[in-house]
Amino acid sequence: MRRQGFTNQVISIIHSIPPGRVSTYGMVAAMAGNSRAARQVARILHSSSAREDLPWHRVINRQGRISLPPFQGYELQKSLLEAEGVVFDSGDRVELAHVLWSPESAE
DNA sequence: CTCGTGACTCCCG
DNA sequence: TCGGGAGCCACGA
Repeated sequence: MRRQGFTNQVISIIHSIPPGRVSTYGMVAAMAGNSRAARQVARILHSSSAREDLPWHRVINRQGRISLPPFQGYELQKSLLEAEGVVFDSGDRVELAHVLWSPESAE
C-alpha cells in the first residue's frame, strides 16, 4: 500500500484507523516516515480530509485531546468519536492507553 | 527557487 | 494544570 509521498502515506495510514480507535498527529507522521512532521499531518487533513474522505476525527493530539478549537469542529469531532464508543473524561480528554490505535493491531 | 502556513510537540517556569 | 516560545517540515503559490 505504500505509495511514494509522505502525504500519500499519511492518507493511507489514516484510512487504516479503525472505528473506536484514534491516533495522534505525531504518531501518524512517524508511521509515514517523519516523526517531526506532525504539523504536516494536520495540514494534510485540511487539504485532503474531504477529498480523500478521511476519518479525520480519529486523529487527535498527543494529550488525548481534540486540537480543534470550540466552534471550529471541536464539538463535531467529539460527537463523532463518542458515536464510535470513545469516552471523554471530565477534562475532555480520551484515555489514549485505551483508544490509541496501534498499527500492529490492524496489520 | 523562496515564502507562508499550520487540527503539532517539546521544554520551561 | 496552563501558557508562552521555539523547533520542524511538506506542500502549494
